[in-house]
Amino acid sequence: MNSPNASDLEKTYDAATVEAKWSTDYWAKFHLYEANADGVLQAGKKPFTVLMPPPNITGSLTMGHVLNHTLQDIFIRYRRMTGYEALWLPGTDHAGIATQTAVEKSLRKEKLTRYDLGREKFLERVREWREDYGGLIVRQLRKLGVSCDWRRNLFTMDDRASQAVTAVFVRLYNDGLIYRGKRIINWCPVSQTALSDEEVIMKPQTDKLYFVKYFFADNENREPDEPKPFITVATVRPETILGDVAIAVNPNDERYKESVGKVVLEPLTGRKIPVIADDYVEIEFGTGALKITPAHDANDYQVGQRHNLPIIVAIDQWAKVAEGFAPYSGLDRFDARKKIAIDLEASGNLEKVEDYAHSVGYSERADVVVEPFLSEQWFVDMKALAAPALDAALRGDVKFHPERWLNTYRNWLENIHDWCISRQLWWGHRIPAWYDDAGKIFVAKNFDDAAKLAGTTALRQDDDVFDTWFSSWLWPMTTLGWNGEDYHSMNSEGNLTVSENDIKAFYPTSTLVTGPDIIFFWVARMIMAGLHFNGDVPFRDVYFTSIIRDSQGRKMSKSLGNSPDPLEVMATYGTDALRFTVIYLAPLGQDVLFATEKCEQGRNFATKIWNAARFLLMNRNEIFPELTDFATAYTATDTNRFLEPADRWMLSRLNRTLKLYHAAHEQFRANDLAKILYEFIWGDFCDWYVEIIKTKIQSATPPGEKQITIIRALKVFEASLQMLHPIMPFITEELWQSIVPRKEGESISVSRMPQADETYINDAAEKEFDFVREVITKVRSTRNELGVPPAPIATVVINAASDVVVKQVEASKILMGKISRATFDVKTGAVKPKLAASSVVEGSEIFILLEGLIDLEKEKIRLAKEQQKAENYVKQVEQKLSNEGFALRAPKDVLDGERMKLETAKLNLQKISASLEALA
RNA sequence: GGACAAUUAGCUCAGUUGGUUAGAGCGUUCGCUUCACACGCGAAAGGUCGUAGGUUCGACUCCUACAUUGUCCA
Repeated sequence: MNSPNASDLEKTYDAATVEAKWSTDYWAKFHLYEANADGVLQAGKKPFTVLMPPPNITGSLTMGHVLNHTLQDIFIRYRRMTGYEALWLPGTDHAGIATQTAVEKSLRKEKLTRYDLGREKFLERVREWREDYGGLIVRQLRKLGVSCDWRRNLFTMDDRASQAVTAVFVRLYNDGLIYRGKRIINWCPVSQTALSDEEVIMKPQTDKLYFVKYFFADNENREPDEPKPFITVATVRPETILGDVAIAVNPNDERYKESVGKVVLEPLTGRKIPVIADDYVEIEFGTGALKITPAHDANDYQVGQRHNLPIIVAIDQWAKVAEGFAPYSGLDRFDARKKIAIDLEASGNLEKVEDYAHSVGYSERADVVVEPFLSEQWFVDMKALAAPALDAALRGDVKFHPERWLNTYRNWLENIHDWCISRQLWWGHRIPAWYDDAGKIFVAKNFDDAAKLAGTTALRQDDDVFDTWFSSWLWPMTTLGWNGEDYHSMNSEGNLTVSENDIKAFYPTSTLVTGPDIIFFWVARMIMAGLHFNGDVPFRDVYFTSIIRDSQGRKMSKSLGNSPDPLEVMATYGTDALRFTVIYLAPLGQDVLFATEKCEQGRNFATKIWNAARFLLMNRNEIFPELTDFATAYTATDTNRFLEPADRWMLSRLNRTLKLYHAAHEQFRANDLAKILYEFIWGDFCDWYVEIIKTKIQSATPPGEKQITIIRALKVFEASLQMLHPIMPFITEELWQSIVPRKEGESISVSRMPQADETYINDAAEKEFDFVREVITKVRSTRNELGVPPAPIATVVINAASDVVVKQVEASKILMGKISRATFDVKTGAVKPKLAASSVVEGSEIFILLEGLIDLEKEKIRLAKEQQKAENYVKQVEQKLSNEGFALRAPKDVLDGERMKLETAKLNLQKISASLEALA
């Protein structure tokens, strides 16, 4: 492989070039992301499987996708690098309503409707449309760098997935878990289809509450001026009065005791309807009397069934007043409402109108008020499926991250309703049910089987298709080769052969990454299906992502224009920068406020890493003029030779970081990964270690030490790149390829992730070097605060608190001098020179001499401030220690710690005060 | 009405079993074109951790109530 030397590296990182070079296509060329059952079943590798939530074919990449897929990619790349057989299963979803709506919209431009084309031609158009636009999101995902096994790409309408849907329906029907029935369902008058409860979005709004008088029928016999008794009913939907069949009151309601059994007049057409008593009516609610409209309210329907009431359909499927209700027939429901209110007022039936705040159901896709509508639909009886799904989650067979979503899941399953799965659409899996002339139902996998069952071929297939989620809930199994009966596996050519290997090797899958908004739609139903059809949950962990909002906290939406196009962001800042930034901003389970400019952080980080690499490679080339010499040395050299305090510190920090890094992965703390690596790479490696090795490389050193120094630094850097690779795959691949020459097809993405080596984690070494760093910082900040120009070399005398300190400073003296532009002279009992600025670190005094540059007045002010700080701190610790209870009850190590703190703090204060006095 | 979450520096957020002089990024201020990097380097200022109680020797952290904001369910 080409191995750029330092001169090839531009001064700033050019993401576009690198991303094109190490694209998904390159990785695919060497089959790096393909996983096979053999790896698990034969080679004994542990499986790790991620199931991609199939994006909708009508969609294009959003920031939500970026977060979701970056997380999946992080998880899968990490496992791939830590020795798992890592399988990421991709696919797309046919999205019934959304796709049909999109195609109908494009037809409208040709002044056509789907009815003009007919079912077959229309479906042809949908397939063409999918050819043209359906692949967009997949191409965009590839740009993001996702490492899926694309051989296994599945579309929910592919044969295997379709067969599974049919088989599952037949099986559930034969098991008595699916039935067809006349029910009040949620009807979308725009999409002209039934919806499930989950597809209805409740929105709070204020409507009018109309108080309508229903006069008693026997009033006709009264004198004209005699007041006529009536019952008042409150309703927000006066247009449904046309469908009223009764007035219901609670049997225990004293106010209406006399009225039950009497007859009232429906106020618009004068139909006679009974007053009935039913427990369902709440006495306290409204007027305590309820109009009963069985065709237009689910609860009223139940009441109607109980009392054998007729059903009058007043609103049709277009949400218009039905035929036979002149003068209202044909009016839209909301226009009818207005007209009816006026007419009720005129006829003296309207008592009053009040504002009424409530929630109204809207259809998810079309965003119109859903109409409760009486029709024949197919339902899944969910109770039997829900119980095991709930148990599994409560037992911990599936774990949610964050855990609190378990409440939401539980609440839904404990109050489960039957699932309406039929949709009056054309695009989708057609329901495999046939009817004979008598209307008898025959459910079978195909027409021939149905005909056999029926004993006739005079059958008509159900016109409807399934809810898209009725195929999505099988996704964990269909992606692994299930067609509803047999299992298939991927052979070496990427084709399917009959074999249960894939499902054996990779089911249950490992981690599902998805949004909490589809817990009901998808997550819960997949768990049900997995348990019912495959005897185990479909995944072990579910990671619920954050919701991406704009910088003002608003949801991103096309109409607000506040959702940035991720591809533009990638073009501007780089894909790695976007990935890093999104992960850095997204703590587990918390919403993310995103603004495009925030990607500067990711871009700057990429450039920083890039420049660190430039530095390292420049020096590598200088120290090893022949790359082959370097390559040999890089693998053969023992980098534990010539270890100085700074190196021990670095190696300890590296291994500590590795430990934190792996722990963060185990705990699904992706956000921490970004923070840990940012801090280590920028804060420790670039800010300190690179500066340190400069001094070594530039100084005269024992033979071989320069070589070891650069190799050691490159090894630390390589480990950093490997840790970072799951988050930033492109830049890490490019630089990893540059460190040493790699073979064709080698990739960081399949390199072995370093593990923490505990023997390098060394508290003492870190503490020792922290002292050195603190001294350097103190020298810098003192100079800064005194306004001393940075150029002159200062002389620093350290009055060491102990011989140990003398040794420690001596060991790092050269680098301290280079980094802080000073020369260091350290001993115990050093006295403060005249005209020096002074400071204290851990009880050791630091005197900074800058002939003629120290302003004594400034120094006095600065020292006074330091003194104040030190005093406050001493007081604080003293107070803690003087608390009797503390001494009595605090653990010994805490107590000792506080005593040590006080001792040092007092020493520091004493020395600062002495210096200040000396100036006075 | 019920459930859950959030409230820490000007802004966005870390703070993992209670003991750190409460941290980071952006922004602000000061100094620096130092031979990897101005998409940078060095330094500084900035917080009574939403409010009120409680538990504890000790609370940003645990408990209770309240307030504000958001999400889901009814």
